[in-house]
Amino acid sequence: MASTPVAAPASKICFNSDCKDLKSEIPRKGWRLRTGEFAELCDGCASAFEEGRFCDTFHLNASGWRSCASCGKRVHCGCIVSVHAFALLDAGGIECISCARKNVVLGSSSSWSQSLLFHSSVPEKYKEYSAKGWTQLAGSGPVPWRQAPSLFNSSVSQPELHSRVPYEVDLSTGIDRLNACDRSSTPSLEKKKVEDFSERLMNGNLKPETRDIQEKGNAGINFEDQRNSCLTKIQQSSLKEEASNPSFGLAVPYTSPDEAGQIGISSTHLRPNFQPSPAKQFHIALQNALDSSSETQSRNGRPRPDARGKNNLFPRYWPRFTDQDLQQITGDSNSIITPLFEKMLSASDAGRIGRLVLPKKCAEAHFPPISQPEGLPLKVQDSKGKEWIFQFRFWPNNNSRMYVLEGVTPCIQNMQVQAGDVVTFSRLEPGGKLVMGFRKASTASASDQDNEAKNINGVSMHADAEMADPTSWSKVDKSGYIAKEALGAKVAVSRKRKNSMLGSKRKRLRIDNEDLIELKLTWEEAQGLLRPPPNHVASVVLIEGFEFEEYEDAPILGKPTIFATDNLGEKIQWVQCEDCFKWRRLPSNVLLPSKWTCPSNSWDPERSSCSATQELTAEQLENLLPQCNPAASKKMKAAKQEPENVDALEGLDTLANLAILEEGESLPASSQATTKHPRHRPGCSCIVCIQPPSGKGPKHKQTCTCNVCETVKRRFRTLMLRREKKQSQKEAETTGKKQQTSLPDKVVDGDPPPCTNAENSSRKPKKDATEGSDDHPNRVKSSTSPFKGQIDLNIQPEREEELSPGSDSSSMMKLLQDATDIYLRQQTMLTTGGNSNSEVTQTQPGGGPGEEKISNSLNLGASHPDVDREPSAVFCIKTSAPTSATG
DNA sequence: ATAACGCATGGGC
DNA sequence: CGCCCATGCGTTA
Repeated sequence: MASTPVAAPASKICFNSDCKDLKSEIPRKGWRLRTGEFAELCDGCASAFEEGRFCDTFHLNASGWRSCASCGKRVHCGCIVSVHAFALLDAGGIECISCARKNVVLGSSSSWSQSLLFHSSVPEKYKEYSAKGWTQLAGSGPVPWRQAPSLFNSSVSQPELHSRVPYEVDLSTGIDRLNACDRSSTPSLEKKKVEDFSERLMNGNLKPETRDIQEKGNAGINFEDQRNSCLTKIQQSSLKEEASNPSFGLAVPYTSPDEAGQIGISSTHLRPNFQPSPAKQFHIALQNALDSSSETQSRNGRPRPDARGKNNLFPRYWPRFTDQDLQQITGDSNSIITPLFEKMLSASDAGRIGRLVLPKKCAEAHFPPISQPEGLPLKVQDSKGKEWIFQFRFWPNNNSRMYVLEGVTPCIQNMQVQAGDVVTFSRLEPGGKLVMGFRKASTASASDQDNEAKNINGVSMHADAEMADPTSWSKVDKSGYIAKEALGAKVAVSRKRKNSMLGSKRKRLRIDNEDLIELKLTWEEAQGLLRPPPNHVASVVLIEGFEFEEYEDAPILGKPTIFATDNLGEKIQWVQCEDCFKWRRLPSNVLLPSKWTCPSNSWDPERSSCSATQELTAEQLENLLPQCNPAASKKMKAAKQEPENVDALEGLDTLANLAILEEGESLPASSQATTKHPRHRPGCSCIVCIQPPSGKGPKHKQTCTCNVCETVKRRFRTLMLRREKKQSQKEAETTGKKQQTSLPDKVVDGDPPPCTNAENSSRKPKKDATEGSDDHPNRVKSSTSPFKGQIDLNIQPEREEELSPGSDSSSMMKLLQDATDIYLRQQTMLTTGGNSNSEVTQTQPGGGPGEEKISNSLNLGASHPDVDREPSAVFCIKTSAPTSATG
């Protein structure tokens, strides 16, 4: 305060034109003017300002009062004093800063376009200045501000200074900020204060002006969020304090001349005379940095219809510097750092190519403008102070540009960062140096990221790593696939994605734990949807006295229903109408299409219309439906109250479970007390349904010749033959590398014990004996993992091959297959650790190959030594799966 | 053959 | 539907 008041308040009279009192000897500081100075006020006005009553006191009759779009509070939007108290909404109108923050926090990138706020175009005259840091500057800068003049010129009694051209002020502001750094450290402007102030402002009573706020934008996007990323030490230290400090208008902390250009201006755009607290400023700076990118392209601050979204940088690029990061960059100097953006290194970025793809907006916003693809050499300093020169250039891409930093390899290596790690870019003031820092994935905020990074590394490069944390992977894979499959989504796509993820693309593909859970649920849902194919009569085979149902087609996705027993002990099922959501009772043996509505209720004419009442009471329904998740229950309709119901559901899940089991751990052990085939219905006692989960029951030896084993073997053989036949045809065409030969042999070689194989050893020991033998139908199925070759009860070998991707059944199969593949992959990795991985790996690649191999292995015959590794792996997995899941 | 360079492709948002 | 961008791929050195 005491310092030098520059601008306006030269006189001895209170800066508040509505006041005229004399300032005290030591004038008190009020809001920051666009000149960077602070209004010097008399005690009374200063108090009013500090207490947030200023506008209420002096601007009550001024125009510019509006209501917060969210809470309705009155906020004065017409003067420099209150500039920070509100945020302009993209859609028009304003929101008090509190609501704005909340919204931002909650909805992140939603409707707030920070752009306007931070539009930081620098006036020509200042370009030089702002560009200072760059070798060449071209005006990448910010966009001129325009708009809102009406808003801000309003009747505020401020001297002309206030209404003056924003940038001038800004500029000075920027400078001022720099100088004010130290001051800022003082608690003067505290965020809290500011907030309070705003709050008060909002409580204003005046009517809003009709004037339209032309600009749209928002003011504070996640201040909170960015808090951590402060730049300067000072700032950092002050930030916290600020939180508790009340002074409202002190100096702005950081901002260098450059920044001034951007930050200062930008922030002022919307709020010309705004005097943010240090903290706030900081945030703004960040935002600015982020947004400016967009600004760059918009040449002016005009409200752009498309401002939303496009202009905002993706959150992933928001700088989230931690104190450590800052420290790392600034060292112990007193430099001020302005975080610009950050980016998680992709495999490409960290690869040998030495090209770091820059987010377009970030590049355009923070790097010097380039008009030629060749770009410019850019000097960047790393956190250790070492300077690197990268070529900042772009490639025309479609109608856009793709910006890259070339020659980053040495730097990347020097920093020892790799894909998954985050590199940060910031500007160091004074000097405007571009500083590149980094944050290892391991220290990255999100734990999942960590995992990912690790996984990535591990997966792509070190099998070991994967072994270290196989869980996450398998889960992801499984879930992902399954979910998609279940949903009938693009399996193929997911698969590709997945693969790439393994390699390096995980960034976009990340799935955190929560997602995993969801996916699992989806899996379960999918299971609940499995139905035998329509119009297919099961051929029943008796094996050891048990019925074995066979279908000529793969299961289909049907309408989930809830099986129950009515009062008379009759088995029934409840199905929910797609249209009216009412539950209708149907015979238990009815198979429904995936979409079912009341009019289709031929079993109960009285309730064959949506208008008919539901005979199930809410309470009954509640008992039937899963309790945990109403939504889910609605979706799934699978009920789990009664044991019977559970069984039924589980039965439906069998197929899916098998696949899951194969994959390993993920499946909640929940699903099985016994193994049931997809067509399982309450009361079904076929051999499949009475089977304990794989791995749990008695095992058949490979040499077992019981009916079950024989049958299974026979079927596999048939399947295999067909497969081979088909395959050979395909191969003839494609000439792929055949896995059969290589794999099987290898497997055999590597693992003396027939089925057992390496995999077993690595994961589930039990399996071994099994494969061939213990396999009960179920196991067989599961083992079939290849799904194509599956002997699934619901599928006939012959048909399997023909499954078309398009059909539900086929997709299911595919799903399973995918899952299997994934599993195998994982296994491979694991195995790799101790065995030869190549083989396994090969298997996976081609869907075709994989299948074949599988089939081979499947051969239940299984027990054949020639079985491929995968098959064995599959078996093992399956078998063990339960085990693993269980224990 | 290999690396570098640039453009093209395609999935995600 | 268009933009962004990670990566692939063809060409060139």
